[in-house]
Amino acid sequence: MRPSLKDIAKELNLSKTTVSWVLSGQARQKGISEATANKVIEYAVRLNYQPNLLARSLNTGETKTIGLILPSISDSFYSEVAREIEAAARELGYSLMISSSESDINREDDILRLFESKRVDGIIIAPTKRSKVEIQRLLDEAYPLVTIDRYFPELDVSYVIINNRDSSYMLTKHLVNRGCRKIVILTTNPHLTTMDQRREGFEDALRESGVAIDSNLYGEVDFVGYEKNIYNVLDDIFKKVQDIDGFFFTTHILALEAFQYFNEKGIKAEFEFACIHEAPVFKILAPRINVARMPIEEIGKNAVSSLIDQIDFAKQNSKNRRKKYITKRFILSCSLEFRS
Amino acid sequence: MRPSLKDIAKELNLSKTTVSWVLSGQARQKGISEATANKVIEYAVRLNYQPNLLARSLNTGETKTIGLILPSISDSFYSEVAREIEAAARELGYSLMISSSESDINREDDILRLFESKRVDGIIIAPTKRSKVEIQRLLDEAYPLVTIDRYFPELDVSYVIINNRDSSYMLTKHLVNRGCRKIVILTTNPHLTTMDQRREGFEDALRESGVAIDSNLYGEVDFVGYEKNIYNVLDDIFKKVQDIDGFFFTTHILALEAFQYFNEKGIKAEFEFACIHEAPVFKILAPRINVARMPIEEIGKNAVSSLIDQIDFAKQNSKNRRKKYITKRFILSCSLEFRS
DNA sequence: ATTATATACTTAACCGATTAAGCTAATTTG
DNA sequence: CAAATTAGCTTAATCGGTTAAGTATATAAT
Repeated sequence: MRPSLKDIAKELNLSKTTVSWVLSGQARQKGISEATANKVIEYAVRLNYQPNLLARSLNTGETKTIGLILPSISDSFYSEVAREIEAAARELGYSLMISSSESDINREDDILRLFESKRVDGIIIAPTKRSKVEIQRLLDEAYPLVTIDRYFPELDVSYVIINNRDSSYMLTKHLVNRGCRKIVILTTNPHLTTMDQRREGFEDALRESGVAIDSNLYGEVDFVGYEKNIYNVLDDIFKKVQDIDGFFFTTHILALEAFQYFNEKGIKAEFEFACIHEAPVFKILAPRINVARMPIEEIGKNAVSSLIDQIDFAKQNSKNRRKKYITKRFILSCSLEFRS
Repeated sequence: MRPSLKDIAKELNLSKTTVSWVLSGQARQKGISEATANKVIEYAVRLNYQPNLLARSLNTGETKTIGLILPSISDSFYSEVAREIEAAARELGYSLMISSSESDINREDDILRLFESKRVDGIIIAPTKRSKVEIQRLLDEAYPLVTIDRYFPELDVSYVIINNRDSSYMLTKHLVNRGCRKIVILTTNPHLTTMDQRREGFEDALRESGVAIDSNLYGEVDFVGYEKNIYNVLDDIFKKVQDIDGFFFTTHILALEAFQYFNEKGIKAEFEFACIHEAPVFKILAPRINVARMPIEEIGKNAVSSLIDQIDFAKQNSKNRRKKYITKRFILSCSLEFRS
């Protein structure tokens, strides 16, 4: 059997308390003699003692674990975010439980409950549409929570998002300055406000530049099964509108799919491109595409530090139920790269 | 405060045992009256009671959690594997703790110890080079463990890998049949046996076809910082060898980087391509590339079921230290797609 | 010599579940 | 009618740590 504190204590004729103090580095502070401390450490090493963190957590009320819920782990954007979150969390002594909601509200709710039951110290979530049921409950319980990439305007939750409107606005302005008058804009299914904001920035820029907003140039692609859907959407747009001169992709996936479409249909026209977020292959596929580069590392770091801020607050005020945490909202800037 | 079993028991003038039995669905079996059971359930729902899984795990000895260690979460191959593993694990009632070793042996060892301390029920790992220290310890402790993508030929561990040699062999044969005589082969830093096997299959095919093996055509790219390294490697090869007619990429990243290199250097020659694993953009960048498609879903499913098989075995034989688990080795076939 | 202060520990409760064993009152059996 | 069974619970130990409060011995201060 795996050795426990008790085993060490028994063998050395000491109390569990003494052993616990030594192994948690409080020997000096608690006035344990160096001789005893050494004996304990030596024996623990010899046994390869590893504390049962479940037991510790049960007692201390903290698991040093963060729950992360993403719509899809394999999506390149989210997997990069996951990577940054994991790195930032580890830096601060936290592990990651990760789960993918597949944009399914019920699944998301299940995961939230499960994570809560597992007593993760806090949850970072890129939420799915408009569930809010469990989210609201967690908020009521003052459970540490941060949303990323998307947020709920009507809920008092901390979040980390990017400046969707402004980035879109500036990319679009650039396209217009480059002479575009008929810019196709593609979005995925509206993800809360994210896609709305991006479209808003796009339209603001057009309006301000006196370019007509043509709803025929707007295409909404189903996020699930987008691989096929985008073909119909683009077919449709090309049928309805002539002399298209630019494309605004509200996310990298749409750009990649569109490039594939162009390739397959043999469309060689020289469009101006702009895209929110970037994929490495853009360099080859469309070297002159203008992008708003997502500050992925910052998203991860801010999400983690914001969450841990809440966790620490909750720890401090575990008795004091009166005080309410002041939520933090991070709206990070994308770095724009104009290449055309 | 969050309600516990005790709170429910106290309120309803019952014992914790009764409440526990009811809430774990054993009411009937343990002979609890329906009236009592209903009272308990009703009150539990009203309080939104959520069992503390830490406490349960401490008692039962199982956390229903699997630890997953990958060299990099953001790499598209590993993130897809992670996705499949998560899905398969959830299907069977397990959650995922995930951590990225960044191909750093010490980090890997740290994570292994941490996961063990957190008492995950088992670990799936794509191991880094040749650490084995902690791995060996886990094996000695009969800790459920499965390696994926890579394996240790000299250790008795269950693993899930692909048929690296055969896939390479057949891809290479195809290139030779298409007339290639000077095929460049690129590998990343040797990852245990994986890259060796792929190179072996490549060379076997050449030998068998009477094509000379020219070490000048072999390039090894540093996995860390490969973005720059590959340029030097390719420059070198192109300098040393004329009339190259084919490329064998031992992993998709190398192909993507090479395409970028060609693009930047303006190399337009019509090479034959083959690659282990595939990226979606291949369709555009090199529609005629021949690939061995990784059975990612199968890798995930087999890794999880193989691990849970071990977990169940360990549960059964927790007293019976004599019996040893018979390790399972999965060598999955890639589906080959010849497009040239 | 007496009290105060350190030193170096130990005792026992607790975190929140699970579970083997035991108990009581009602009902059935012989 | 006594004995055995059953229904419907309860008691208390346990998992493996943490931690407040207590104790015994040695040393220092008054």
